[in-house]
Amino acid sequence: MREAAAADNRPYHHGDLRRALIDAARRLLENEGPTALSLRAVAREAGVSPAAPYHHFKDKGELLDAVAHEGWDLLNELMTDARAKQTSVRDKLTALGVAYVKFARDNPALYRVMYDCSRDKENLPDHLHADNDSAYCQVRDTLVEAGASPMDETELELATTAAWCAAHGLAEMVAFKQFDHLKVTMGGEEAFLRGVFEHMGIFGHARTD
Amino acid sequence: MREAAAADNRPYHHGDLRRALIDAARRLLENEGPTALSLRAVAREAGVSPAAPYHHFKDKGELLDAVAHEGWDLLNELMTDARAKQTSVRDKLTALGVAYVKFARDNPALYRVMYDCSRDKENLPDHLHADNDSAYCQVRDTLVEAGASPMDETELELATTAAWCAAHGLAEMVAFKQFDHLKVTMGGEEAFLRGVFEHMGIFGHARTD
DNA sequence: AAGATGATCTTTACGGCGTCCAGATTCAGA
DNA sequence: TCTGAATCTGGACGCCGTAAAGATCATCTT
Repeated sequence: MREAAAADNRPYHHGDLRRALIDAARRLLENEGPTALSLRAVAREAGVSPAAPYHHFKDKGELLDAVAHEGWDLLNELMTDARAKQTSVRDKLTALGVAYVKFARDNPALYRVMYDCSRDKENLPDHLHADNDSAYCQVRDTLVEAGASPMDETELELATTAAWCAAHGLAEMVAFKQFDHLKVTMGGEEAFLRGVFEHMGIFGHARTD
Repeated sequence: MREAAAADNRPYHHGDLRRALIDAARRLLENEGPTALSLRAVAREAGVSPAAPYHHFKDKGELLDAVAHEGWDLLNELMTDARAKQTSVRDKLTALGVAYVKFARDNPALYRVMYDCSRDKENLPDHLHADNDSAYCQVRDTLVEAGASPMDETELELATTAAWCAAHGLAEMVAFKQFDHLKVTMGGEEAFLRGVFEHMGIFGHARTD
């Protein structure tokens, strides 16, 4: 009875404002774009005063951190699913890459927040390397699975980094530019993405040749 | 005598405010970071009123466009030099990639402005494809030079896109995260960059195998 | 040479932003 | 039931981007 929040008459305090604020932020991000994502607008969307969020987040950045975290969680799920649907290692790698890029294409503003949040910090968020089902770890583990040549730790990290960078570069381009002509010429987005990844020789090639 | 602007007594109007504003913006970007880059701060830095810039730029975005354009020019020069220093095609490609990433590392805020400016627009700036010495065209032409297999137009564009994305992804990571441990383990930044590019199989491999 | 014209710059103002602070409201535990 | 802590509101401050109106100055016309 505490979630869904009754909704007819405004409750005593709010119920779960923290949750409501994150949702409001994601809604604004989707519908109005990143420039519309002000702390005041989020409060407005959630139906509270402009200062209310400060009882749940230290500042605007901390709200965005929370939004970004949910973005990573969503991405991890999508990549887990994509990987699970494939049997061969090569297909797994391709599927991971394609899923990553498609996530960025479908959620460009969210994708940007995910990286902007860690921009000021010294590194990407910890959970990327800590959680077993994180996007990073999935790529790394699949590369281990591929393991044509027995990689040492450094080589593995290097390969994962390379794959990550390649996917990130393509994701940014696809999310914010159109390669419509190329997509059309190549017979659809899927073919285009696979084509680029093949040239990159890392998703779907995995240095097995 | 019109540049350097006399400097002792403030001139009648200003001399060349447009130039001064762009320089002030780049100075702020370097010294104070991207968050400090407000139109008012730029005007302050240039010693004029907050509304003065509006006689030279339609809005803040147009100033940033000008800053971004100079960023692309600088990048083009660096890549031209890097390419000219090499003889073999393979070395040229590697040098192009390394120069690109190092530019982003040395000018992270500027690099970001270059992409942010075109983020709202439908495509990357026109001069990237129009100017012969643009970064894009240099990569493309070097790939043509490599031309082991005779590429058709689509294949060439795909290969250039792949290389571009790969470099961009690595550039963003290097510009805003540290791979210090990897750099150290691999014996320096240069080796690290080459290592990643080799895994990407596009700069320095060029599908010649 | 004198005056008009238009470009450039300043002043002032408006609304929106992130954030802080003082008070009001409500919850939870003694 | 009383008290203290958590939550929310209203108002304020200084910043931002931008617009409009007035001042200043270069240049062009006559």
